[in-house]
Amino acid sequence: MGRWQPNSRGRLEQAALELYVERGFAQTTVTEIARQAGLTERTFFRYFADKREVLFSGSAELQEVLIGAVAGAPEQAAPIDAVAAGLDAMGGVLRDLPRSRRRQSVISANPELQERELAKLATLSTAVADTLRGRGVQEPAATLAADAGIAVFRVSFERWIGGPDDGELRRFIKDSLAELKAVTSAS
Amino acid sequence: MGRWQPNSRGRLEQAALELYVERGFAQTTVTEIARQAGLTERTFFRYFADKREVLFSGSAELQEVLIGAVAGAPEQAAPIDAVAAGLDAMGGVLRDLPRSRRRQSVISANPELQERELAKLATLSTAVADTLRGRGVQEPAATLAADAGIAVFRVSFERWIGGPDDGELRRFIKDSLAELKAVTSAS
DNA sequence: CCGTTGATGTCAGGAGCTGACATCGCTGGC
DNA sequence: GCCAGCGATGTCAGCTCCTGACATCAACGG
Repeated sequence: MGRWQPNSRGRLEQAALELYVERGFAQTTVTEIARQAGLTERTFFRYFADKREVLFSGSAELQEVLIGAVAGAPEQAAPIDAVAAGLDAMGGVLRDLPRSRRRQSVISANPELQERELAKLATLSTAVADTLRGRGVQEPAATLAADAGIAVFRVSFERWIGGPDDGELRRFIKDSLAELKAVTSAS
Repeated sequence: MGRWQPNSRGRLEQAALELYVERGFAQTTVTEIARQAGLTERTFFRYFADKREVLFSGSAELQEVLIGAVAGAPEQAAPIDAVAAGLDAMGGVLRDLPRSRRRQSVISANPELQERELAKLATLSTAVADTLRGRGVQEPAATLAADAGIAVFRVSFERWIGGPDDGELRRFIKDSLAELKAVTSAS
């Protein structure tokens, strides 16, 4: 056994989510989170850039899955279809509906956290646009297709969270994508 | 003459923009801004919720113009065309290219400000979606059309900022919207 | 066996932000 | 004209977020 308990980062994440759910984001201090994880405030800030970031550690992995699928789409696939492949892959990763619901309830209750979530989604969008350009898609088509794709994800995620307990995110994504195409092709 | 100089809010906004441009957002303290405006830090926080908000006071007005035009679009217009009308109206309001460039240079240099900007754009998107629903558009079409519209605005604004000194935002919006339709109707 | 490394702790301090209360010209009723 | 209340601002204390500098000490490698 080492000098310290293992997995400090994970303990901090769990402690933070528990306390945020229990008493709210604003009413929880970083000192309390660290204390609950058996660490100090200073160590918290060595793992996370700020008090919000602790809720978004999974976004890096999600991004890898997303752009991996976009990059791996058939070479002749249209931009929007490559994006669709990426979204579908994300839908395959996000399977823990109860956890997503708890996390989202915390975020929905706090504007600062909503800002950070928007920033994360924007990062995803930028990464997708970069990947599309790597496939030869020109601007501004790459950015527009990426942004539209992220919009589809947001809508789908929300419907998944608010849907039945046995709902599958991938299905909502499929439906919303069809809606997007219908909407933008109008007129 | 009153007990105090008039237009405290405006003086704070101007002082903040000047200092942010001059020495950067992070290197400017609220106390310095207030001092430059002939006020105290406490008064700054009476006018603005936080240090970032002082750069976004115009967004409320912009939102009114946007949703006013969306609501005023011909009754039989498709959702995406109502959104297009709103974007065009915004393009008519944003005419001061040099000022937009200075402001945007500050925002681009600071992640915290980019987060706030994303939040403001998200607010616009939500307002547009609400207005579309008021026109009888169902979900998720309303949200998707609104999000796609905001994506078009972002792309257009960026191209306007980076374009020639005599560029007109409205023209970039027109072009980007056409691109969006082309991209999403593919496959 | 010892020097280095790396995760953590300790401490001091600046800056953002808030609540409570004070100040004092201005305004309206009398 | 006088006075009471209002409202914009100031003053002050204090919490929390976040950072830099330095200390600690088990584990690891030579």
